Amino acid sequence: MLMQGILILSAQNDERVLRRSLPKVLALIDRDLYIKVLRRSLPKVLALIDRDLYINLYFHLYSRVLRRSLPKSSKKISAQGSSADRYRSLHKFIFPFIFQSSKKISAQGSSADRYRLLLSDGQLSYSHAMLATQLNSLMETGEMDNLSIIQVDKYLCNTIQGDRRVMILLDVAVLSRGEDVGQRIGNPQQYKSTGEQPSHSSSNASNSSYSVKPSTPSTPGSTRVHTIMSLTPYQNRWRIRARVTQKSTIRTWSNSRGEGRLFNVNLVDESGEIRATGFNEAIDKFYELLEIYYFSKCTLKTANKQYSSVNNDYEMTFNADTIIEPCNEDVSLPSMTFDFTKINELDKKQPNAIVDVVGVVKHCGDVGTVIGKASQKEITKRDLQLVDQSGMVVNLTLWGNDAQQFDGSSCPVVAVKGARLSDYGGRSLSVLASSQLIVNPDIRESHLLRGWYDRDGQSMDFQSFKGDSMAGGGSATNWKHFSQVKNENLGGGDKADYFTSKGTVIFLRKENCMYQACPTESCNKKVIDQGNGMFRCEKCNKEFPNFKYRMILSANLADFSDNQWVTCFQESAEIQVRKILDESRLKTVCVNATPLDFVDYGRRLHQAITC
DNA sequence: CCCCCCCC
Repeated sequence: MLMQGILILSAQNDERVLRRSLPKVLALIDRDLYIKVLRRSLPKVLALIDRDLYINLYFHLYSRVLRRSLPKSSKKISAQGSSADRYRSLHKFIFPFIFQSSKKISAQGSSADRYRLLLSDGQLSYSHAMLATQLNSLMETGEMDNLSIIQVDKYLCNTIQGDRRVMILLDVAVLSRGEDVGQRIGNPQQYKSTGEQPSHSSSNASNSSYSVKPSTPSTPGSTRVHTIMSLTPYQNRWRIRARVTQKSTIRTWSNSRGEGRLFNVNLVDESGEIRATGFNEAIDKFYELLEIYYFSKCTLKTANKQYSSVNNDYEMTFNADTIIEPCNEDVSLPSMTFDFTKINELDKKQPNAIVDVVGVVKHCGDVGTVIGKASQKEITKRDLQLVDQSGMVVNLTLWGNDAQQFDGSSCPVVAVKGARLSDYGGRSLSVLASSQLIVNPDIRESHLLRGWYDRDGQSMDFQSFKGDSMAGGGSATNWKHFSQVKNENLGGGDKADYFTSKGTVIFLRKENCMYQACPTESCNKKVIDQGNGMFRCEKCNKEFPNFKYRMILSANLADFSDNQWVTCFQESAEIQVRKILDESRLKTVCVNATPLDFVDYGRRLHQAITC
């Protein structure tokens, strides 16, 4: 229940407001931002709202323009309202309202709490006003309380359901706390906009960077509800009813084509999903609103799948004609849609693809930090090992808050919509800012995984992806005879080639089969004995008092076609052939040797002679 | 009109 209260500014208060707001206005001008030039009663403000174009309330004044057009602007202002003092009215960049009472609208799902406000100018009141969520703290700390006199520095307004106008206060200054005001001012009557059609053509300035959009009645693009999947760039009268399943933060960009701000949302209905973007003014206009449902008159264009996991060939952009209206009907819309790729099929996707994955967190790494190459900033990260019924494991990296807050102690199921696939280590995954990470989602795949893991999965061995051409779980690939290795010039390219051979060890060089290696884990570089008890590693650029012995074994292997010298290091993981500079001899490194599977090899030989 | 998302 909203309460009635409050007041109008006295002349005395006016002066106070003036002193306060001028530096702020000047600061805004410096930043080339829209500034408000209106001081209006509620009906006037509401009447001025041309459809949902709150922008009409702002003069886009740059400092140069301001200097040039002071008298002109002030004239325009006064033409709208009290024309007593033109010059003064321009300088009163204030927008005084009385905030009478509030109603907290509790958070639903992922959305934040919201405060609905009853505003009054002392004569009229208006209840369709909301506090932008980023200003919630004003209410929570009591800084802004009922009966407060507030100065609205920035707001937006949208027309909903015909001609009802909802104001969203984006920036307010509390001039007097309600506690000090103590009582309702005046006897405000509820403001009704019915029948009021403001005339703008005569009331708005048209100097330089500011232009007036003619008033048009608020009508949706179409009253019929279309489905998201039916939208194409080739139709223009449509209206969808959708749930906002994801809203990005507001980002800025700057490149050769310009700079600006933008945000993205994902919209979903029963037919499918689509991503939409709002730039610059559309942010002020829509960002706060986007928990609600009807969308029309957006621009549709072909989606760039490289940057989105949203399953739609098109994307939308919010433009000046776009209408977004609340949906008060009780409709059930899907809250999230996935198109999961099984872990063992990640190598069928292109590196850098955006994928949806779900798996059990078999291992949860500790939080660590890395220094970003580009930003040179410290970034928090955490690696998870994700497994599924395919018997494969993949690394999933979380960043920042996701990394810090993640609790993997119960081996939870994790679903990620829109993770980035990388070819690091064969295949790995990274959670992006645009990804949605859901722990133990209430979906079928999640329940199946839970059952499988608790019953079988937890005691299974999992295959991991292997780097480069060893994809396919590290099984033997690219079988070659030693003569083929030479004839096909394997290792002759810039990158290492990988092959598998069956051979017999015909010679092992026992000399120098051990070397002194850097003690740093996974370095293994040969150290230089400094002669003073210290050992220097050129790779780590560090001296150590110790080293570790490692094996380096030269072997000559032969098959029926030829023989091949290979170097075997301590760890056995893969086989590579690398060309050494301008030598024509190939350096062959063997780090994996397995007993021969005679059945498999016999089958292979049989196949070789039959085809 | 963005599309960066980090490290091995």
